[in-house]
Amino acid sequence: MENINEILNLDSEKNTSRFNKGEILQRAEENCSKAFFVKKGLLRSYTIDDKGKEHIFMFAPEGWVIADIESQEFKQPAKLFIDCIEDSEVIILDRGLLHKPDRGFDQIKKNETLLSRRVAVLQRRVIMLISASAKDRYESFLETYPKIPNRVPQRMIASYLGITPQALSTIRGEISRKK
Amino acid sequence: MENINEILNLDSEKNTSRFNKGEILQRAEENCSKAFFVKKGLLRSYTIDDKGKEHIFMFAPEGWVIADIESQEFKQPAKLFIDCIEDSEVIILDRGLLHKPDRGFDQIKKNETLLSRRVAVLQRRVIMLISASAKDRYESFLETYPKIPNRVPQRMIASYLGITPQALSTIRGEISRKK
DNA sequence: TTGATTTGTTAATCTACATGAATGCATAGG
DNA sequence: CCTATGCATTCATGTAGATTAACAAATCAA
Repeated sequence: MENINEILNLDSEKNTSRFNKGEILQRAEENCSKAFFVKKGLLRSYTIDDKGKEHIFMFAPEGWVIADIESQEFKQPAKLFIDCIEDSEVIILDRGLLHKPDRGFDQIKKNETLLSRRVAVLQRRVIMLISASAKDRYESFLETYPKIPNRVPQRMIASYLGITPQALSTIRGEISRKK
Repeated sequence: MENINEILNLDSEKNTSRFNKGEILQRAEENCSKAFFVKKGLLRSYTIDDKGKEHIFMFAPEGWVIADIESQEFKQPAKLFIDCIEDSEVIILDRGLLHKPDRGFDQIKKNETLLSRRVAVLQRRVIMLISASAKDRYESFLETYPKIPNRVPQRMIASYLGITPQALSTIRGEISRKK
């Protein structure tokens, strides 16, 4: 999505916020969870389990929207943290903004498409998680998001795949040895 | 969702089809993948991997819509099979029907809500898959869908959780022994 | 620059879950 | 009715990936 105005009426310049690498835009347990449109940079969302381990739910590069949809939909306190992997420019979309009554027909339709696509991506991810080995999931990740690996550390990719950094390192070793 | 007319204009009675337990409504590799609204009964969607093993993506009881959204969105041949776990009454929604231009404002909005909720559910599932043990995933499944276990065989729940029937049987043994 | 912290890699060990096989039960079909 | 097929359970064994630890390279802070 090149232009945020396709789904929202707003002054893009005026609403843009800047954040530095490492800054946290949303913490778990916060209520009133927001959505973030990424104009520039790279964000991620993740949970932290009881053992203090991070699990990355998604990466959001330029043009993506990132949010804790579960907590929004079920009106629960957020379960996801959201922070910056790179210095980023972001439009903060609060609930009011997202469901403004003056949204046009086309904007709602555009949002419908966006949501469908998100469902499609998640469907694929779930199927990979229940049916494929760590190695297959990694290779599929590289195909689907070829630009992400250059921008994020291995350990985050491992976290996204649901394995440890060590396991990913071993897998990468095997792959490169084979070629 | 009690009433399909909330998202679609159509004569519900006229469009209802009946299927028996075990009947397959959609096969992988078919293109022109459809969506199915379940009026009565229980459907499931699943993939079959290279080793011939089934992996259940979702169950759809009364009031749910089930489809291969990935293949619809990316216009690829279906990856999911859809069949009946019980005798069922179903409204078949083809692509034309779902995106009819005469959909009203409210209907699109309703569909938007439906999609958001689906994203929320999938978000939760992904997080469980990358961060929780099989036992935790099973217990979370029981809480989230307390009525499903009475209607489907254990092996299908195992498949949904991404584990083998044997592993699920062991987990169930442990749980009941503890109480 | 220097020391300190983070990152990726490798290796040894451990464990959750898979695989394969045997058994008892239920259900379905002839 | 009997037999066949599918389902759940249990057990023995195998394995993918977790854990722990050690080390080198890169990055960061002072």
